[in-house]
Amino acid sequence: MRKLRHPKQAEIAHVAGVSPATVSLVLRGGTGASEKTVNRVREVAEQMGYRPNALVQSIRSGKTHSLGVFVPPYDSHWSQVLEGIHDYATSAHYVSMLLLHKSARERDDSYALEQVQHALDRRVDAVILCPYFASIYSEFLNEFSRRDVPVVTIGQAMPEGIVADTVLSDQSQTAMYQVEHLAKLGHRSFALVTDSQGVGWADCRLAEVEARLKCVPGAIWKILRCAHEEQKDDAIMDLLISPNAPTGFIAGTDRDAARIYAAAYKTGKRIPNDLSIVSAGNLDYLRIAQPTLTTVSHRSYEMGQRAAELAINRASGTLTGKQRIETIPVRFCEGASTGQSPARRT
Amino acid sequence: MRKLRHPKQAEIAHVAGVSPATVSLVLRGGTGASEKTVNRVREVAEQMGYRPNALVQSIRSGKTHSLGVFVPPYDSHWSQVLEGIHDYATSAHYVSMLLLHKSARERDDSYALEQVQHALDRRVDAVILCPYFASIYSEFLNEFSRRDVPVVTIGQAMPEGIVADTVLSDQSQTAMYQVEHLAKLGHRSFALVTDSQGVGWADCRLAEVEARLKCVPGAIWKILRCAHEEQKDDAIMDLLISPNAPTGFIAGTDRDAARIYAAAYKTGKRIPNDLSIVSAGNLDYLRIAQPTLTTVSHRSYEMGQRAAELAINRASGTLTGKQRIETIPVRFCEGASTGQSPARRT
DNA sequence: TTGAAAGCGGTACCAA
DNA sequence: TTGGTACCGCTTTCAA
Repeated sequence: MRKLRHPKQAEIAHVAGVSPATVSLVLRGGTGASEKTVNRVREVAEQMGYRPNALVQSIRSGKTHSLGVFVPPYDSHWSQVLEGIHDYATSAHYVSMLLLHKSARERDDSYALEQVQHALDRRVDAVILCPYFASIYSEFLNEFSRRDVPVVTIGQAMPEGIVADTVLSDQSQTAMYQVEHLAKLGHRSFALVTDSQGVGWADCRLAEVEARLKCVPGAIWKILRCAHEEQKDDAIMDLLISPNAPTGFIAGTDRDAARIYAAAYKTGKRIPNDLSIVSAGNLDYLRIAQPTLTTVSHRSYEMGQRAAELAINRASGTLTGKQRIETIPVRFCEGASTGQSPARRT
Repeated sequence: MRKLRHPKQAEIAHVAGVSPATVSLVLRGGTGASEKTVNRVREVAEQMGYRPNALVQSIRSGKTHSLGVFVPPYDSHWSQVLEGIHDYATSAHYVSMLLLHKSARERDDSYALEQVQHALDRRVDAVILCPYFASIYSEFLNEFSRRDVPVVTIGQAMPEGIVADTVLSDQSQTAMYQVEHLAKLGHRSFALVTDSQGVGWADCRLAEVEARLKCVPGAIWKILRCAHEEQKDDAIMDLLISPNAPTGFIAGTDRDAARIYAAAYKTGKRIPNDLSIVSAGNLDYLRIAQPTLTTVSHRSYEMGQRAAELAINRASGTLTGKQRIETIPVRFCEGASTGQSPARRT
């Protein structure tokens, strides 16, 4: 009676003594069948453990109700983005989600292309891309637009040719929080630790931070941006032990903040007595850092949700017209890593 | 010429002036077509941007080459497991992967059932489950076995009825490293901070740790396991400030270690001068904790890889027979959170 | 070497 | 109220 891995409608029809067409009708909740037939079919289907075959539905409808998600497994920020995407997708009932993420490795074109083709071959209704993927592999993105597969990017507005909706964290607001907080505490000598050039959001934020700093009377600052991560640690150390070391550290990411913590620990500098750190991000690092980190938090989960919403609305045709760029506000989280400027205290 | 979202073989056949059957033959790399035809078809397919429809292939072959992965988005451990699964799956070329993960929320049966049905409806070839899902929702797992969908669990051996391959971290080895390291440093008074009862691996590890402690002459220990996470913080505090506080803290997870760090910071106790902490896990917390955490690391990535391998081998029939339980060795990572017992130093 | 036709698991329209 | 049948996009005999 239940030898079949996945019972099919034909089997149910056979057992219930009706035609396949009727089974299809009933199982789809269609109207027109006699109550008796409905009950009979439902019952048989139930006990045979029938489950609709989404593949077949998709092949006919042309909709797979799935999203191709290109997101790195890096850190808690992306985990939360992923969670937001997944939760929205699930709730929209409109999709389940297909995950194709790229490891945080070195660039690998053939691997990336393979991932893109996986998404294409499985006919995802839309794709969501992280900044890294969107910028490094932008050449592959034509494959999507060429087939009218909607593209949504997170944290990276796309250049010229490529049409994609985008969800961004508010960099301007982030810079505002960072600079104002430190300025209010009396800091005037700053260090900006950020990512290497060419990363969209990093460039954008740096510009915003500098713009804000220019409005702080007497402010001076140094920029620390290294191509290689290892160099960063040394650069931070050097800065910390230099005479007239900056007291206000503005980190591009919590990851950078962690570097500064480590350097401070090594050089015996105290946070926030000798230096203050304000960061930006949303890593669960926060939970263990001592003193707790003052940071400007992305709303990662919300960004994921919003991205999924855009993707699904594009896919379903609910949303049409020119590309959208949505900015998600950030949240200031005061910790204990920031304090009065030593200069002011004296 | 390329108005079609996803060109189909029939279109190619039309453009190339051959029959659909021939196109299918050529595109599948089949033999028997004239070189001229092959070139012609390939060329047309290429420039029309043809991509095979995996849905159709799957519906016919009965294989979707996809894995249903039920993993929480929690922390870096699971991120790495996910990465391992994904990388192996990709390399096996045999699958792409479908992600259905459960949020770290409260139990929600209807949500879980929905996820299970998603996996079923999309006909995943096998599923991989995290301990939480496997134990809390074990009732749904029949749905998989009933349909001969192979199940692989990570970190949680399944009870009686349910047949599933399992990948485990070596709890015995973990306990050994933890206890021996502290014992060697002279500690005799321990605190075991662990998860609430009923979690498979936690129970197992606790038992192993106690067994080891019994072999340490003069060792005494207290067990801290609270139903609610919040209570844990208080319990740790109480313990820390009590007279004759333990000096050797054994944390069940890095998360617990973080609690101990925080409590130590608050009470002014110094690590490792006043107390030593050895943990188990693999969270990237490690990177920022000061002093660096001594921990026993899971090989999360490898566990994910192995799980995917088991799942795929079961799905493809490469692996048959009774369930496997694989134990992955752990790695001892010495940090600066452990030092000589104060008792010994005096 | 190429093509016609049946079929995979369903859906949907139309006739019975 | 039901059942027949063509069709979704592609594969796979089996003939031509």
